[in-house]
Amino acid sequence: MPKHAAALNRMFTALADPTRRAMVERLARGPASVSELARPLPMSLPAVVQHLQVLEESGLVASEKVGRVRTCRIEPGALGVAQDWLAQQHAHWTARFDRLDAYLTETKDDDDTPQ
Amino acid sequence: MPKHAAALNRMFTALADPTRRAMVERLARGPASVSELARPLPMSLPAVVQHLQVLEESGLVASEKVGRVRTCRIEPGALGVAQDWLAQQHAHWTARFDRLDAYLTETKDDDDTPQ
DNA sequence: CGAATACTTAAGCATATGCCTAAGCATGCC
DNA sequence: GGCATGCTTAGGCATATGCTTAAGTATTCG
Repeated sequence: MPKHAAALNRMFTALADPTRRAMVERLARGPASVSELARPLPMSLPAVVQHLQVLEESGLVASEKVGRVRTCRIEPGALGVAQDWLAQQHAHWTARFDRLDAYLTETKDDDDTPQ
Repeated sequence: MPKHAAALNRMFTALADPTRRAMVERLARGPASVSELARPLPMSLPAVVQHLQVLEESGLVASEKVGRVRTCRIEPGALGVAQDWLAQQHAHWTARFDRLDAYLTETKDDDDTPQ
């Protein structure tokens, strides 16, 4: 429903894969080249590059090629999109419980257990 | 790397689909039956039930059947798993920038450029 | 009882995803 | 130049995902 649904799709899809989360965790600690990123991962380099593409399309990661080495880094603002959505849902059901609580408080001394 | 990698997989996979996010958004505003959940969605009821299964396996949603109607509700704590992971990554690259900043501050009045 | 309601189960299908191997480019170094 | 390094491209394949229709099974109600 929000117009950035596509952005959320790409974001959560990117984070849904453990390999890609490992890459994000690695990059959260500092930039890395593609082969540095690939080194600990139990798969071929092309596979890693494909994951990297997903991460870049999600906006979570950016990269720049200098000479023959591509250096990747976290894109700081991007995580916020996901965090905002989660926080908003949290806020909504919190608000709901507040209303429920208010309702119960309002009606509680009138009678006994609201069965 | 964290031992709850599987939980994160299921969580982010569940949230990666716009239909499932719509269902979560609906449930964040209060419980609903399966057909209530399905009503606004442009697909068959079995398809909705499949999405619901994914949401249940992720722990985001719980449901209980009474008579012939299954009532679904948000599982409050679950979102926290995703939020925690995001917050942790955020913390890590923030910490990194702090260290970088400290390093630059520490070396700035001394003399030359590092290296 | 019999029909409507509310799911459930099963099977199938089209497309997407995650991986691989094998070649292909550039770039940097001797 | 010639060769290693670092990534890229291309093709293919196995499995997973998102949906469908059709045919169940339980409840509830007149």
